Amino acid sequence: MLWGMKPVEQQAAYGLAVDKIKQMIHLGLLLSGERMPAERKLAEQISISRVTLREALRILESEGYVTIRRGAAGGAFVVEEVQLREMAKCRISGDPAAAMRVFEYRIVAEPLAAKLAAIRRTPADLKRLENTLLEIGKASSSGELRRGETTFHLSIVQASANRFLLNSLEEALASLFLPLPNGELSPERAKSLMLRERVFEAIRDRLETEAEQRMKILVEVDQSRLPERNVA
Amino acid sequence: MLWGMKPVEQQAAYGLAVDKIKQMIHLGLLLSGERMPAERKLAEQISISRVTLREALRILESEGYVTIRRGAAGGAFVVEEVQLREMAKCRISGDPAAAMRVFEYRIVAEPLAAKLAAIRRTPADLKRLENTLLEIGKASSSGELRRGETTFHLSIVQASANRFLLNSLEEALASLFLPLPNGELSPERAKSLMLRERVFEAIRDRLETEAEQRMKILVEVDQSRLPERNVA
DNA sequence: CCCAAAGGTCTAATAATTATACCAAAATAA
DNA sequence: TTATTTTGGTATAATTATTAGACCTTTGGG
Repeated sequence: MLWGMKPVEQQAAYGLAVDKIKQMIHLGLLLSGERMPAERKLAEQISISRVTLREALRILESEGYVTIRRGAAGGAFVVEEVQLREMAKCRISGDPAAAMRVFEYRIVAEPLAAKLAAIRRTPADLKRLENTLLEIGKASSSGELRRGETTFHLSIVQASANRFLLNSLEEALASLFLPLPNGELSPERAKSLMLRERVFEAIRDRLETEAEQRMKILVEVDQSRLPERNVA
Repeated sequence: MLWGMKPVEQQAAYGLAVDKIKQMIHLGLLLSGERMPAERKLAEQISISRVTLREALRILESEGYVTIRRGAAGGAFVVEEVQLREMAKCRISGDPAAAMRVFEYRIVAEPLAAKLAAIRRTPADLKRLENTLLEIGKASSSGELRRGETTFHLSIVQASANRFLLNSLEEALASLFLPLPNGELSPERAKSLMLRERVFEAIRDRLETEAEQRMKILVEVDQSRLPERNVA
């Protein structure tokens, strides 16, 4: 045969840790200003040594994702929103086609996930989804809103119980690292909540086709808001 | 936040090599009886040391994927088809739902890939696709047919230029490690060729919608042949 | 002012990977 | 048959990444 096997690339443990933490920030699960667990605790949680974790934190610091403060009440803090915005804008201008790639994928993958979720969701899945809706309802900042939305989408993929969808959508959602919107919070939140509640109800009532269609609308709305965000 | 970060799992280089080679076999790109390149050459090609590669080969040998012979004209050979069949049956019976998961994903992902390929395909992409069709036409065994088909599908995903599709479909296709069919070759081959030529023409002529629909039919046909294969 | 909680530093041990040389088997050509 | 070449098999030493643990330094709050 043609023997075109690409090189095996073993990733360093610190590099994997960097990627994981970056992904949390890109997904909006780690918010600006939040403090991460103390080095000793976090290292244990993610099963790497403290030294290795510190290497990762150095990199995140040097790339401008976190600032590290010493002393009691110190630790690694996600940088302020202004700085994240700046970085997000940079990433977008570096690859303007990236967002299109994400949405052309989401628009078929997420409706499928919703349809499968309607078929396979367990009571635990429903509970988790309900909680994300509560989180969205209570959100008092665009960061919190974003976090609730992401959790909602990831919970649906998880409920779909299809690992191909789970892996790829996690990556797709994370690679869409957009600046948070500036506008008024409450109309945004109300609309987000309404659309997602409709998806939730379809999944709860096992209405496959409804779930699929409503999710498609949801992703389309998400996409239509794109131009508002990546302008200066 | 909830601080549920999953452990970082650094994979050993030999493990990555094992996975890569297994994937080639599962995809049908490495055929039964084929000899892999000599250790020294292969190690260099995939950028790991010979010692590490040998660890990988030991594992593949112990799991029954390859047999290793010494001396001139020796090397690592993919085991015979009977044995691969046995292993494939084992994998299927170990997780009967796996094939369903693969097809429920393929049936939306591959039509999307075909549609995007129709939009973005370059002359080089077309050339590559044409070659896979020739390969299918010349196939003189079910192994060779399978190899051509896999190459065709992967080439389309590559032409779609969407990394989410590429990563996940590669994994999905590889995880569908089915025993090769036993029946007559030439009707199989003729049908396979006809269906894929239709997809190719749509991509060549930039007919997005046609490409999408024809690929959907192709995957459905693939799926409909499933029951013939995983019986004894 | 002290102390607990955090990051910062150092050292030694372990494990994975690499580079290199050399040995042993087996097919093939002289 | 015999020599040669091509292959896998083995051994050793160096390097690097990762870990474990002890200890120092900073800093905010009681």
